[in-house]
Parts: sequence; structure tokens; C-alpha cells
Amino acid sequence: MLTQLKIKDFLRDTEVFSTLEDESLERLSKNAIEINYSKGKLLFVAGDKAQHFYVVKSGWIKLYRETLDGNMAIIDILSSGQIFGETALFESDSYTYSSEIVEDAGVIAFPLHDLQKEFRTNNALTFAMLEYVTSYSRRKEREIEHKTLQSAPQRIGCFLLRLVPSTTSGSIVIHLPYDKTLLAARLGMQPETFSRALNKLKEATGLHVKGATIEIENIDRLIKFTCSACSSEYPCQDKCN
Amino acid sequence: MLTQLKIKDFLRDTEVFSTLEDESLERLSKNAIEINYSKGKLLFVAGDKAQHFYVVKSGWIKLYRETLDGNMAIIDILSSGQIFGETALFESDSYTYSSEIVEDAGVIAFPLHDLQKEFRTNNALTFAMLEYVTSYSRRKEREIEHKTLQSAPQRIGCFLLRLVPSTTSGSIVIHLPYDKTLLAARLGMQPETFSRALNKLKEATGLHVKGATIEIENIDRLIKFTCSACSSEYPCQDKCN
DNA sequence: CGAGGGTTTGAAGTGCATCAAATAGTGTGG
DNA sequence: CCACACTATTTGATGCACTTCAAACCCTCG
Repeated sequence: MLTQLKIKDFLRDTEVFSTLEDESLERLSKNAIEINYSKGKLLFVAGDKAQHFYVVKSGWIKLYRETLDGNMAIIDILSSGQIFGETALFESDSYTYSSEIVEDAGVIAFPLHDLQKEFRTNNALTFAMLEYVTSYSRRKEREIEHKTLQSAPQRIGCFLLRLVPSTTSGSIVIHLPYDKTLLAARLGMQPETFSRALNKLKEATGLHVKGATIEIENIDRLIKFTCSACSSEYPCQDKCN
Repeated sequence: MLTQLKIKDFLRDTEVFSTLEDESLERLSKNAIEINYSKGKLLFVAGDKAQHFYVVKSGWIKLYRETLDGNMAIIDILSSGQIFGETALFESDSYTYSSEIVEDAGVIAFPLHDLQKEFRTNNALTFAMLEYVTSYSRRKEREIEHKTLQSAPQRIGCFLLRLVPSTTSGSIVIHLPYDKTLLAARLGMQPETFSRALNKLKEATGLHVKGATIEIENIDRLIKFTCSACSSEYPCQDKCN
């Protein structure tokens, strides 16, 4: 029961479940288990019968789909506090995407059945989930906008800006959360394009890049360059993808 | 009260509200009004304080956002039975996109306040909405995939295939639902590109195009050409955007 | 130190955008 | 019912952005 307690506490800190009452969290956590996976592990593939939904505890997890001719589209890349697999409830109990661990990760697995049961009677949960999915939809709408209207350097700039903590000090140093090849795919471009686009961005806005470490000297210049092709005004943090 | 009755009946036929009990529909419809607008009318713009959410009765309505440098991104183009504006509930009562009538339309306006009140106590409604928004998210995810992996001709082919009624007979004739310029924007391309891409599609799959009327001679050829770059297998109707 | 993956660079090709202009189609007033 | 005005659509020419293929480089880790 010690672990269940920890799981419950963790849920309370997530975006989706933070508003729920203690008893709801308890019921949800009852049959949950924490599992650790290492990089490369395939959790499930699209079409698999779904038994669980997951909450990410740590690490990074890639959600994606593959086409007939062998290409891949990235749905999302998740980290601590985000959930996935829950949508199988509405899709004849099958996952609609595949999921792979891209940085050693801990996840908590919850029986979908418990969630389903809880949905029937717990309006607070249903509502919290509605709010979460609605905000997810907004993010996806913006991603489409970005893909349509922003250039590759701008998409990178946009991604960087979202990594900047809201408490902006003078010179800002950030670290890319996962490798550049994956980030390129996440932003819908080739690794080569990413590399070249980052160079352009460097020249256009005076960034300093050293491996995965990026120093933003003049954030206003970056904002001006990036956000002119976007319908949201900076700071757009949660609004954007 | 006659109109309220009609509104209630209409709601019962929509995807979102079809599962609701009669009393729920009645409460929702109580203060609803039906309004007719003609082409070109701007219903609201992004950022406006929201008072209502809408259900489309007839016609076509464009949801979109504009960037600082004057470009436009289309969020969605809605027709009968679809809802919009309801997301303002979660966004500090402001609309997140603008909406414009692109073909003479009838809409039903519902006070957001009623919806909000109903959410508090009516779990069936909350759940129905959750299911709706979840499926909307899936569609948006696929749209991103399409934008990343499909060529312009393939995106058009994909759109056409979704217009084909599921009861496929021999030779199939379909009509584009709105003008080509708008459709181009909807698919994220320029009108010129649309025109040329449709020609390519014609050559590649043996379509016949005459104005807004398109005859599909060999649907398998169209499917093969189009769906090879997609992660969903035909028929993907509701799954895709 | 060497192997292997991640990252960058170079060269060439492709697809879509852009600008300009012609053509088709539609609704209007005469 | 026709001519005009206006918009939608197509076509042509050109440029740019991103992709592709190939190869070099770099970095980490056994």
C-alpha cells in the first residue's frame, strides 16, 4: 500500500488529476503499478488491444504512427505528468498510436477498466478529463498552424521559446530535452534540415549553440523572428504545442 | 416554444448530443435561438468575449486564426450537426479562433452559461462531450500526419475519398462542398498548387474533373495512390479529418 | 583505440510558393 | 437575353525551402 500512496500523491501533482478529490485518486490508484523501462522499449503498437492507460513519471516517451510506405509521424513526445493511452476507451479498446521509450522512463499503468468505471459516476473526473483533452486539441490546432505557416527555423525558434522558463532573467541558457534527430522528427523535418535551420536561426537571432546547450543572448530578437508567423502572442507557453 | 421543440429535435440528431436524455436536451435548448447568416458574415473573432456556443444547422462555417504578418490558418470548416465556440468555457471565456460564414448558414446559438451549468451536474453530457473532443483530437492528429507525410495531390485524394459515401456503387460522382480556393486553404496549400495538384491526381488515378464535379472511375487506383502515405487504412472516414 | 550512432556539410533534385497573366464562370443591370 | 464586371480558376515562369543521397565529422562508450 505504500506504493499506492506514492502513486496517489504523484497524481495530485499532474495537470489532469490535480483537481480531484482524495477518494477519486485513491480508487484510480488502487490497481495501478509503477514500471521502469529503458530506452528503446516499445510499450505498445497501434491497434493493440488496450488494457491500461499510463501516466509518465519520468523520462521521455514517443507516441507515433507509421504509414504503409514506411514513414513515421510523431503524435507527441511526453514527459513527467502527461498521460497517454486513455483514448483507447473511445476507440473500441485499441490504441490508436504506438509508444516507445526514447529516454529511460518510469510510467504508472492504470487499468482502463477502472477509469471507465470512474467515468460513469465521477463527474469531476470526466470534467477534468474534458478540460485536458480540450486543451490538447488547442495545442494540436496550433501545431497544424505552425506546420502551415512557419518556416523550419521559426518552428525551431518556437520550440526553444517554449523551453524558456517564465521567470526570464538576463542571458538564458537552455538544454534540448532529447536528441536532435528526434526533435527534428517532432517538428516535422529531416535531421539535415534541422541542422541547417538551426544555423539560420543562429545567424538571424544571435543564438549560441554548443551541442544540446543553447544560449539565447537576445530573447526579443528571437521572439520577433519566430512569432511573426504565429497567431499567438508570446508568451504562449501552454497554448502552443 | 415551438422553435425550442424543433431545436431539441435537431440536437437529438447531432453526433455530440444524440445520446442525451430528453430533459437534458430541453434544458440546453431552453434559451437557444436560431439565426440565419449569409455568406461573408463574421460571427466572432479570436479573443472576443464568448457568450454563446453554436451548433451548425446548415451551410458552411470557417474557423480560422490570423498571424501577425497577415497569414491565415484554417482550424476547421464545419457543416450541419457540428458545434463550435464551446471551448471558450476553458479559455477564460474567450474564443480562440475567428468564425466566418462561407456559405449561407443557419446556426443555433446556446448560452455558454447554460452549458457550463449543465456540465456541473450532468455527467452524461460531460462524457458525451469528452468523447466528441477526443475524436476531434484524433482527427487533428491525423491532419498533422497528413501535412507531414502526404504530397499535395495525395492530400486532395484523401479529401475526395472522404466525400465518397460508404455505400460505394460502380462509378462514383462527387461534388466539392465549397469553392476550390477555400478547399486549398483547408488543405494547407495555395490555390495555384491546388489546381496543379488536382491535375496530377487526375493523371495519376484517372479522375474526371468538371468544375466542382468529380468522377472517380477507379477508386482502387485512387486509394492506392493516396493512402500509401497514410497510417490509416481505407476506409478511414470518420477517423481522418 | 575503435565501433557506432548522432550530427553536420555538400551537391543535386523536387515540390510548393510566388508573381504575373490569361481564361472560365457567375451574377448584374440594361 | 446580352454585355459587363467581378471573382474563381488555371497556366506559365521563376525562385526558394526542404528533401534526398552521399560522405565526412564528432562524440561517446565499450
